Amino acid sequence: MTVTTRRADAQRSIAAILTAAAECLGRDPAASTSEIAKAAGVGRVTLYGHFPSRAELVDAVFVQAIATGEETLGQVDLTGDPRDALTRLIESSWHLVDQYRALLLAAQDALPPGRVRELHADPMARVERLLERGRAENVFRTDLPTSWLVSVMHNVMHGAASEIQAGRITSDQAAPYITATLLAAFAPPKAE
Amino acid sequence: MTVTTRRADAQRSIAAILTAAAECLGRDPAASTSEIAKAAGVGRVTLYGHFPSRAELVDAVFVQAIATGEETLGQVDLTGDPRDALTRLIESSWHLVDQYRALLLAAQDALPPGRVRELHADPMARVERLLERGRAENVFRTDLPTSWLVSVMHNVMHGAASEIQAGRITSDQAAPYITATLLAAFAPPKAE
DNA sequence: CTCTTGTCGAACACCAGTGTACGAGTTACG
DNA sequence: CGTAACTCGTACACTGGTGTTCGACAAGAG
Repeated sequence: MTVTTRRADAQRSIAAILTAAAECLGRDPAASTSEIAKAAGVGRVTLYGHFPSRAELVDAVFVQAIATGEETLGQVDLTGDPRDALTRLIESSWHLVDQYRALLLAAQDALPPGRVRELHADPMARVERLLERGRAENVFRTDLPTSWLVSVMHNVMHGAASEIQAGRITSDQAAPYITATLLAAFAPPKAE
Repeated sequence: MTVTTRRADAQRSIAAILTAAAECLGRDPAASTSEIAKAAGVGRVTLYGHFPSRAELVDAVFVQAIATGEETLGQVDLTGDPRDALTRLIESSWHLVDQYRALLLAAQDALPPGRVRELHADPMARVERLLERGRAENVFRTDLPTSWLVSVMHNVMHGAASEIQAGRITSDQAAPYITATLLAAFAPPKAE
């Protein structure tokens, strides 16, 4: 209801800035507004005309990234054996994490503390739901809090992204490694 | 052989700067040289007299941190059942990770890429040795590369540090959570 | 005691980024 | 078409950091 009053050419600029920003920040989390404007084929002034500050731009890009990620994740089949569902979820999440790694860094130091986590609420809830179901069905461990398991998953995936960036593993290997690691970590401890 | 020619008073300054830097960077990874000098009770000029650049100062602090960490880690008993040894190693490493978390961040963006890892060589080798032994004794899995397991351990510990900093878990809970998670993740997958 | 080494503060040059102001030119939209 | 919306480049003010220079002064070493 706010939007109808934007001229077509302004909308094009905004879109161009958003995609250019996504691309630049994905390469270098510290990319400057000049860099982004140039990449968008737009004057720096125009950029500030649409986004009051660098922070708000980063926020917008991040929001968009989460939204498109959510769309992908929403199509993952989470029914059936929770272990298989988790495998599928990892397979999809993983690509997103790898892709948006640098953008996340940008967000972390341009946005107020807590904002990143706030925007992650939806994807996190999805994981949590799956884990809870797995716990209820006795295929995931219940001796650790669900939130901790979520955090472990998060960190292992981001760790894998670092390893790739450093050239120590390849993109192909990552998903199976992550899956093998997390399935083991999440299994109920066998009583000895 | 280089050192004997430093005046007592200069040595005091250097020490003060080093400890102040450790403290400041531990609070805020982006702490400025002014801040550090002030905290050390020393002029900014004096600081630059001993450390040619901010980067070299950070490097020196980091080197020192690793060294004292290594000292602690060197006292951990790594004999006996590798699982127990790993538990003890985690217990010790964990405190170090938590303590030096912010310093690590400082190092990561002040030092040339690869330098951080280079300085981590010793502690990483220690972990690797233990894991290799565990693999040889069939208590740790061999279907994933050792280097991956090391990375997982690293990331889980750092993840725990974030959780603490965000106030979602307490320092007490961390070690048992980490241990429980890693022991499960590292166990050989049971043939089904 | 003397001379070298170190310390101090203030000032300076420099850089890179952010955000703003201005005025002229262009483009969509009705 | 005409007007309002948009864009552009240049230039500016401001901020906050880094690293250097200077000259005066203190303090340790022999």
